[in-house]
Parts: sequence; structure tokens; C-alpha cells
Amino acid sequence: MRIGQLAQLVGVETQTIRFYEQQGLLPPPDRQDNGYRVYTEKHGERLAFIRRCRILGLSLAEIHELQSYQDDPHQPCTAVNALLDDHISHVRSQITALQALEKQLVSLRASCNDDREVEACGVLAGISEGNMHQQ
Amino acid sequence: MRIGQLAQLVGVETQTIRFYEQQGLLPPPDRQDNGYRVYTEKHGERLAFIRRCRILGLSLAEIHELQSYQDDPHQPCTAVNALLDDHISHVRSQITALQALEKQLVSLRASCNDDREVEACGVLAGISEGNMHQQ
DNA sequence: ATTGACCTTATAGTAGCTTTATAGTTTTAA
DNA sequence: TTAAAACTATAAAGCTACTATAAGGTCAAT
Repeated sequence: MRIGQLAQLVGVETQTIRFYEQQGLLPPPDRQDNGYRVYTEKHGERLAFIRRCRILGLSLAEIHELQSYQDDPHQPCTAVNALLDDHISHVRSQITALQALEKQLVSLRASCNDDREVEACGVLAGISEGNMHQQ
Repeated sequence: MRIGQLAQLVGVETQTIRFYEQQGLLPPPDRQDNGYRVYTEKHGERLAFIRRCRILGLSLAEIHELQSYQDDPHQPCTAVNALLDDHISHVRSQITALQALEKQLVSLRASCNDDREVEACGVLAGISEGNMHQQ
């Protein structure tokens, strides 16, 4: 299987595959005589794993960590669960922060309507005056 | 006022101030004979404005846009409000996406406990099997 | 023989800084 | 007075996770 086929199979761009290889997330495949990369099913599975992790919002470093656990399958999976727990609490704090931000933005927006000049704009005044909650 | 004092006043690093200047967000200040930048209160206000916008999650490009409106204060402020509306809906869709992600992560986490080996880890199996909701 | 589709590497661009390197200036303490 | 500490300057690289571009080699079909 060449790089283009693998890319289409998993739904990524060829450059992304080369990038993962360069980052050490995907093992370097064998090469044909002409230098073309040749992939096996194992590569396909590994690439799909990476992509699913990315969809879950894991960083490449975290994926790397997960792979290192997979390479040593007889240790307890405590660290895997801890990694996920950390990620969940990270996502939750992002949500909390964004909700607070939304509230702030909505109240800022409410301080103006469209019938004013920039000079009298409630939104710009609101930002400029700096009566904002910290963080 | 020199760059270090301004930085301390507003709570940013000196490099950030130079960076904003380079990006055209902060007007180039006068220089002393030795080349040191000399800032006025206007610079302080402008920098504080930038920082508040950043806290609100606006991009440097959006801040630039807001500044261009401020520089022409007699047009209607429709565009300012539109920019904020766009930003609010952007934040809202981020929240929605993160909430869906959280749900997915929590259900994945529920498929394992800490008393297994990596080989039998429900979390890793869940990711590998790929029974994930798209997007 | 040449077009088109595929592959290769290397390099730069994205956002918003932060870090590092190297060097000149000013202030302060010995 | 001098030497160290603290400040300033510029330029360039690093961060994340790719994406895009450039310049070129390979292969099948026309």
C-alpha cells in the first residue's frame, strides 16, 4: 500500500502521514526501490488510532505516551486512565472558561445597539473602560 | 516611560509589547538618544485595550479591525456589533463542541477501571476499536 | 514523447506569543 | 571607580499540528 492509498483509507493528507512519521508517531515504513513508502495494515491501524486520539483532542505528546503504554502491555493501565482523567478535566475547565467568556461577551453586546456612531458605541466603550472581571 | 515600566503597568512582558508594535497594533513610540523606546499614556491605554480584547478571546486581526473603527469614529458602529456577534457565536460553537467531546471522553473513561493491564484496558480498546461518533 | 497522476525532500506559513542569542546602556553596590 | 546587576536593543528560533509551496523524480497510458 502506498502513501496515497493509506491517506485515502484513513482520511488524512499524505503530508500528514509523513509528518507523523517525522514526529515518531508512525514507524518508518519500508521503501520500494524507487524510494516510495510501502505501508502495511499495521500502519493503517496505528494511523487510525492516532486520528481517533486527535478527534478526542489529545495532543501528539499524549498520543505518544499512550503508544508507549501499548508497547508494554503488561503494566497496569492506571497511567492510561490518569491521562484520560487529566484530559477530561482540561476539557471541563475549557468549557467553564468559555461559558464565563460567553456571559461577558453577551453582556458587553447588550450595552450597544446598531444605531450609534463608533464614538458612542457601547461595546467599544465597555472594552476601553476596562470594568472587566479578571480572568 | 520606558518599555519595562509600561510592561509592569499593564501586566505583559516587554517582548509582547515589541511584538504588538511589529504587528502594527501598537504605534511605534519615540526613541531616546540611546534607542530606548519612550511611551506615553496613550500607548498605555492602547495596550490595555489590546489586552482586554485578548482576554475576550479576540484575535489580533479582529483587534486590528476594531482599532480601524476607532480611528474613524463617525461611521455607524454596526460593524463593531457584528464583529462581536460573530465572536459570540464562535465561542458558542466551541462550547457545544467541547460539551460533546466531554460526553464522549466520560463514556470512554467509564469503560475501564484501574485494576487492569494495558492489554485489557477499556480506554485503549475503546479508542482502537473506533466505535466513535464522527466529529 | 509527453501528459497526468503519483511520489520524493525541503522549506515556509499559520497564531500569538516565548525563548534564546548577542550586544549595548544604565544603574547600583563595593 | 569599577564591576556587577538590571535594563534595553535586534534578530532568529521554538512552540502546536499541521498545510502549502517549490522543485524535482517515477510510472502508466496515450
